[in-house]
Amino acid sequence: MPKLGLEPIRRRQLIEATIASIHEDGLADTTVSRISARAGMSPGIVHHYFINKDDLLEATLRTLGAQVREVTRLRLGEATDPRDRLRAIIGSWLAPEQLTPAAVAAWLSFWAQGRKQPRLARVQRAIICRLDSSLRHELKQLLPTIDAVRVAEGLSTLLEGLWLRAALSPYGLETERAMLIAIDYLDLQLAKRREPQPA
Amino acid sequence: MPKLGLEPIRRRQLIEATIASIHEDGLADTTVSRISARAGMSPGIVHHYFINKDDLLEATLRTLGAQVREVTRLRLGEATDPRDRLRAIIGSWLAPEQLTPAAVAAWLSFWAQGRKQPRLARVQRAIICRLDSSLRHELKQLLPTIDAVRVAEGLSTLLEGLWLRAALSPYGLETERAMLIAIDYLDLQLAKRREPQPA
Amino acid sequence: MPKLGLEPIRRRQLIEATIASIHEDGLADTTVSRISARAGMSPGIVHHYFINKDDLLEATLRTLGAQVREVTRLRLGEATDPRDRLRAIIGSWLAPEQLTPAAVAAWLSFWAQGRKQPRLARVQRAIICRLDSSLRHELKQLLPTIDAVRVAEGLSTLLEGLWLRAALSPYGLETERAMLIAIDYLDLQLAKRREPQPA
Amino acid sequence: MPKLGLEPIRRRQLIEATIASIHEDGLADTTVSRISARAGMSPGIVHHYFINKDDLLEATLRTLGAQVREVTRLRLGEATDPRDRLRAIIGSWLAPEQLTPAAVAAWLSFWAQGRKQPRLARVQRAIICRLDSSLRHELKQLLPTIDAVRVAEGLSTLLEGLWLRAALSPYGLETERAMLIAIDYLDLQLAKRREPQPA
DNA sequence: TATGAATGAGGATTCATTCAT
DNA sequence: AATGAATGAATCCTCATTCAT
Repeated sequence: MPKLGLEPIRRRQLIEATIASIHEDGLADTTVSRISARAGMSPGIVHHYFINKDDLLEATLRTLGAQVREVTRLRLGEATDPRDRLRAIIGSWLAPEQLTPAAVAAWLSFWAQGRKQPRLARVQRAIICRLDSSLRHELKQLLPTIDAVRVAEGLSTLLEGLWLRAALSPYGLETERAMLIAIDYLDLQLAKRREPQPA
Repeated sequence: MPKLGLEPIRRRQLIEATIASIHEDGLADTTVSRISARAGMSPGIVHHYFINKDDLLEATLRTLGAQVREVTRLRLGEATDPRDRLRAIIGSWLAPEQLTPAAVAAWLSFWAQGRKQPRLARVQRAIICRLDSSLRHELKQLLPTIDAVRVAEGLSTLLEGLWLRAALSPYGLETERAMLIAIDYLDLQLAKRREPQPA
Repeated sequence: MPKLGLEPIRRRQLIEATIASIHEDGLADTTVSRISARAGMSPGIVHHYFINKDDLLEATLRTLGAQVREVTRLRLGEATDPRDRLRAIIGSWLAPEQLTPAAVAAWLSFWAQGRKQPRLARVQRAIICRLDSSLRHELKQLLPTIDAVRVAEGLSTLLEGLWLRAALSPYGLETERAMLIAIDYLDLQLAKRREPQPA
Repeated sequence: MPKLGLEPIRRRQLIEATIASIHEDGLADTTVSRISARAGMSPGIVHHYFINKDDLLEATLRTLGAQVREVTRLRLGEATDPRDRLRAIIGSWLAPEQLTPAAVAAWLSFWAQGRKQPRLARVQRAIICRLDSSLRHELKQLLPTIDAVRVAEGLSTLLEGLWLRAALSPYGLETERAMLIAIDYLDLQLAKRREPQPA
């Protein structure tokens, strides 16, 4: 009799082992054997729960995306003012809660790999599009559309740059400093509109 | 006697083949065989000019770094005003001349890989430090030190974010749009200081 | 669940294939592929049961040593008189039972290789020391210590010389002739003591 | 204009480099490149003076054989009495003058390799036959033929055993101790005949 | 004569995947 | 559901040999 409800647990464990392995061993040394060993399973079992290694990697990236989405959803729930909502979005992307060094390392690895793996690339694009569009949606309530689009793009680019830095730094993301830079950018862009520069 | 002076040419060819392979095949599929085939050589010759594959990859990253440095040097030569010099630095990092899609793809791959390869990591840190410190140097002539440091950090983060976007986009870096975002950030930061916001 | 208890069998098969390959192909042409082919397995499986090729070679040498030890132990069990025990030791080292031409070829190859492979060298030294010390132990009961040491050294050297000859000869060790030479040496040395030469 | 008489010098240098490399690197790591580097030449030149690597190895073994032969010839020139001539032969094979640790290591490597290389094997057999036959020739003047043959075989086997030990010992051949063992064997065998054991 | 660049086959080793149990 | 033995292709690297210079 198969144990009921085991599948999601096993999948979750393997995905977490994958993230840990990418962080500690590097993507190149993240083999099926290592992942399964880390998850306390046998190498063969991976192909019970995932079609193949690529499928596991894709599921891992999707999981990372879902985590960010969930954090964002929670934080947005508490904010009504567009400004607060923007801060909430930024805060979600820079929060240390779930965006651990391991997760950041995995993100970066996938980004680098993604160009050549269409399925990974699609997931990435979806995640970034979602960020852009939620920033744009809030900004449009504060700025003319043309500016909103530009500022949204700048802001999300800045967020990605901060992640890149975080991945390279041995200490992970220094949330406070990162927030300072991102919020400063946002405030400046909003202030420019409200307080137009003198002729 | 064999042909003289061939070594730098062969090394250059192999490095270019490496960049091309990372761009088109992805770093994971960039094998010694593929690199040599792309360079029109036999697999064995690679180890005549480089100690091993890692040595070739490191040389490739160094070459990318040297190219950015050279472009920056040339552009800075034409600028005297700190503002112009800052634009020159930004322009160098976003210029399409040598920073081809292939080069950007290679950068990103190295960044992702670098965490686990100390030698690559060292080269990366040196390149980023150089960018930060040249931005800081110019900004200090326009802003108080404390702001200069912060703006330099924000600006270089933004530049890296733009590169990341470029690597993900299938069309490479759209220089004009990227310049707009970066210069806008710089101008805003400088304007804030000169035109302090009313109380 | 995969077959249990297969590991010692597979290891044994691979070790025997190694000995056969050293004998028939020579150590230089004893590749992992040839060994595995000879054992009827795939090349990859070797690294499932041994860390690497050197580990397999070391295990092979250890196995050869263990075989000689076992033969010696059996033969010594039947002898009580020191003279008989010495003959038993000599007989074990020259017996055709397990010391096949293949085994002798392997021994010699390891001796030649050993100088540069510390782990192999250690195993070799242990085997030779054991021979020397068991000869010495028996001889001390028949001769003054100083002579026992010298005769033990001479005898074990003679045994090794006989092995060397065996390895070079295309027909392997001619046990009878070898025994004649070795026993003659032993008898002479013992007789000398008992029947001192006249002044 | 080719330098005259250079060929034998170059050949000699390469052979000596080969012996040194077998001693210090081991036969397995004795590559054409290493040999030529050791001889201060380029890798390609080896094939000017030797057909291929095997040819160089064979020439090396022949040279080692010729050296022993030459030492023996010189020592035999000073001896007339059969006993002295036997001591001279033994002394030649155990002399430290030309039989350096490097030479001994090379001998052993060739012995191990030889089984599978017919040309090497032929040279080896010739060298050993020569030793056997010169020992036999002298012994026949002191012993009945049947004993002379046996003692010659025992003596040459003992000499080879001593070489084997020398090759394994990190300090090379301890000539004095080796001479003691070999001469003792010879004296005993001769004494037995002259002083027949009492009934 | 002599160089060392170049080749390409062959080495050990790793790994995703399959499959009998 | 789960194991881990087994496969075989692919990887990096080494090396004897050739050859243009």
